[in-house]
Amino acid sequence: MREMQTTYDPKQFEDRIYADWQENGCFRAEIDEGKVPFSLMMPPPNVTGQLHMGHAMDETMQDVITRFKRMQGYSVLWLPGTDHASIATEVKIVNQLKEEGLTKEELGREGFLERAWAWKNKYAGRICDQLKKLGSSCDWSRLAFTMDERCSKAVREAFFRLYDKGLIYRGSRIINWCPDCKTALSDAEVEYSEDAGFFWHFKYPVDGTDEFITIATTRPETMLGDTAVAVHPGDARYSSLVGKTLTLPLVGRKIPLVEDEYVDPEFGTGAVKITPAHDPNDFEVGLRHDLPVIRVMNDDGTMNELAGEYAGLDRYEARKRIVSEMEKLGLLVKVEPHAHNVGHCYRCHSTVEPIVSKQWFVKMAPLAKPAIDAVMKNKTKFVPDRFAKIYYNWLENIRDWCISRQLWWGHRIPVWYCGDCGEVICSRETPSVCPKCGSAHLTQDEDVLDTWFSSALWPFSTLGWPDKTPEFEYFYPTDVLVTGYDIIPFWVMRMMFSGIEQTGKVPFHDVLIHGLVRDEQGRKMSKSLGNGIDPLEVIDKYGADSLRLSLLTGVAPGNDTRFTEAKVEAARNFINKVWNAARFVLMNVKDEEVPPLSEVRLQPADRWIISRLMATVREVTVSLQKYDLGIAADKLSDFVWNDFCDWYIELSKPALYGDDAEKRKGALSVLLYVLDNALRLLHPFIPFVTEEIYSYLPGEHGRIISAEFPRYVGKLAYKKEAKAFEGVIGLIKTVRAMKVAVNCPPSRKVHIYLVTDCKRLVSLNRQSILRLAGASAVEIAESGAAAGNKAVSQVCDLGQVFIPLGELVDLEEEKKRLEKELERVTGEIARANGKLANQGFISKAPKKLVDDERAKLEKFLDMKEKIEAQLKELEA
RNA sequence: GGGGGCAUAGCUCAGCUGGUUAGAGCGCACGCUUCACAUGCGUGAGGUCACAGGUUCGAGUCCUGUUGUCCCCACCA
Repeated sequence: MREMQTTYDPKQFEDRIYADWQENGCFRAEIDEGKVPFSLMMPPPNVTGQLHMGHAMDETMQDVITRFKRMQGYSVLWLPGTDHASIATEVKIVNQLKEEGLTKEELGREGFLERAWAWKNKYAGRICDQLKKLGSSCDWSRLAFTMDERCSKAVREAFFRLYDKGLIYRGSRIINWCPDCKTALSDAEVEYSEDAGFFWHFKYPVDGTDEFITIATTRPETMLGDTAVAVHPGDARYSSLVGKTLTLPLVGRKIPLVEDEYVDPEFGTGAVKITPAHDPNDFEVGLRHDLPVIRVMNDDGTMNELAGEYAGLDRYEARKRIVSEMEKLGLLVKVEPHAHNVGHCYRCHSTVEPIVSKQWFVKMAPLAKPAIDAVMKNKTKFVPDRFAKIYYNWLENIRDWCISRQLWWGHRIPVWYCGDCGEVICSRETPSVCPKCGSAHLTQDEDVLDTWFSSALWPFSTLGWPDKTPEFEYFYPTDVLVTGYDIIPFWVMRMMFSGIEQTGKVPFHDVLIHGLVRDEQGRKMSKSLGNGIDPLEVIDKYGADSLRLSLLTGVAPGNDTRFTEAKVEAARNFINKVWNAARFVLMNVKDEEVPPLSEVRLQPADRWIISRLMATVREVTVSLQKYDLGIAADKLSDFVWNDFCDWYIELSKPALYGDDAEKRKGALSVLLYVLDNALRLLHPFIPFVTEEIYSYLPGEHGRIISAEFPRYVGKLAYKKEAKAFEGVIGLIKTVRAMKVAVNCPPSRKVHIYLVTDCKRLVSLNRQSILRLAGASAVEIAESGAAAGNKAVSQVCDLGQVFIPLGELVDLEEEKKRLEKELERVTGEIARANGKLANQGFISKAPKKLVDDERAKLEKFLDMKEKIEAQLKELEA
């Protein structure tokens, strides 16, 4: 038999074991009609960089679920993949080019895409390597990428269908424009932050009078595009001027003064400049009053030719000049500091400009409704369910989705324009001639789709949809989606309505939402703060198992968690404990033939640990089914460390080292049985070390990854026996505490006198009691008198313990201890009495609770009596 | 303005559908070279479960309000 190394060293085996799993197809999902399918899709990490701690947690949770279900006998598909991350990747590559002194225009579309694919290949590979380091047991044979052939086909199909139904349209509307990325953004891609700015008050002259109207703006440069000034209807201050014309300063354009409900008369001057081309609200006002839309800014944030003499200037430079020009003209009334929310590009953080622009949109109202209903009707459930509210909140207030992006890296919009007749052609296949006029002068739309358009199809595009592939039929809809609450609006929601619309089914039944991994001080981990911790470095230092466990313990679904090295250390210590417990068992087994559990005569302690094991099997299974991974890990660690290591292993030593061969075999059998089960329970959480230890277990067996998850066996529950045995544990704890209380050194063995009804239990466990309690003898006595007239005593569940007072015993300490105990017991009696005196409790509470309370009261009354007697004894 | 989270031991957090004496890890105190493990073992100290009401026989748990704190959305130009 091979021997385990004395120290737990994950570096010795983690990579080796992963390679072995992979080579032997342990992750492969088979279409097996004899099994129940279980599937989940990995949220595809962006190919922009590497995995961070948030990914590590997300992947670990998925892997735990995957391994658990696989061991339970499901045919599990965990499908891995990466996302092309259109805008984010393009930004990275543009930056890379910049460093080389290049622009994407110089490179051209094709050249740029070549670079992009090279980038993708490099980073997707790196991400996969990281996933492997973590132990992710996903099916690599089905690795997907949002821009691979399968997914691209699905994108075209989905676009075509939506277009065909009239749910995709092209129109000029106000969108969020990033002047640095030079693309449109969806509403969800804009981040708002409170920035310090100014409020400039300008006077616009009213034609035919000497009067002025004062407006206030935070973006003076947009005044060049003003096509009206609006006031609230019936605002007395301006009623005489309504219908009059104003002259827009600097430009000289004649613009009307209109009335519109949108204006808040309480705010500012009650008069608002209206710039339909550069503000979403103004755009709406413009529509109502049929105002011209004059766009004065270029795509790169400079002013355009309609800005007159300001053309070509950067937006901020133009702002400066306009303000100073207005001041020169005496039209600047005042400047106030003004903090306001400014939108920023979620990728490059530049200030976005609301700009009117011709873009493609998805009509959301008809899609949102069924997506809301599906969750209402529980076809898809959020865990925890409070996130359903956030989901509803989004969908109920949703606006049409801008899906076109002025980028190159992504799915090109499958629309062609005929150069001759102007026909717009949307098609699954690339058309060669115009279906209307037969012209071959077709040009494809230059834009690409929002990255999330393809991500939205992920649960089925990866399975070959729209084709009815066997895997689509077998694995779709998926069972669970695991992701963070921060991308509910970006992704979860869009998968929901896309899945329902395209396949007629919800894409997943459960959505397990987790929180963010924060740093030690509770701050978000971010590049700008430099407080991010690289999961790989942690793995390098502590091993993947420790990292995984640390990311799961003490974490509740949906809640943020803090990452601390101390947690990783705690996890490492636990794994080390497991390692050593296994080593202990195996070093005792050596090459001995150990009988199976069924052939062994079980001792009380054996039944107790098996009972505890069964309770743990049940708790862990239930918790995992409810996705309470943190609780499952907690229960397991409690069982392994406290019950198995601290108690059972110690309890087994007398049998192991004694000369009763049958007892020794029995103990070995139980140790192996419990170890084997514990390893299998632990495997989803700490896959590497459990696989490694498993390989040392005697007998013929395969890998633990393919082993069966332990099942609850009713006849091994031994509830009564286990409860009785708790008395022995209580006795040992009592004796230990008594010794400490009277300053008796642990090494000094004491003679115990025990008044008890459980004589058989005591005699069966005599050796364990002696060993664990540090006693020289356990003597069953009729009364405390046997211990002599001066003895310390304590009541426990098994009876009353007496230890004769030796010279080492501190009498005062003992009195103090007894008095404290008396106080506690008196308190308990008062509490129980109070409860039992309550008629309501007696009549309405379940009978069992009332009985329990009575029993408790009796026990405490008995204890009180004995403590008082003991105190009297010591006084004497 | 709308929505949501959190508030439990010195620290980080668990506590499911209300029911034993409210738990864990870390930290702290005291004591241990006990032949798997000092990444360890034993014993202990430490909590009016934010505050005020309410429902109930019974509330950390349910309801209402208050305070503090964090997040998301909307946005007054």
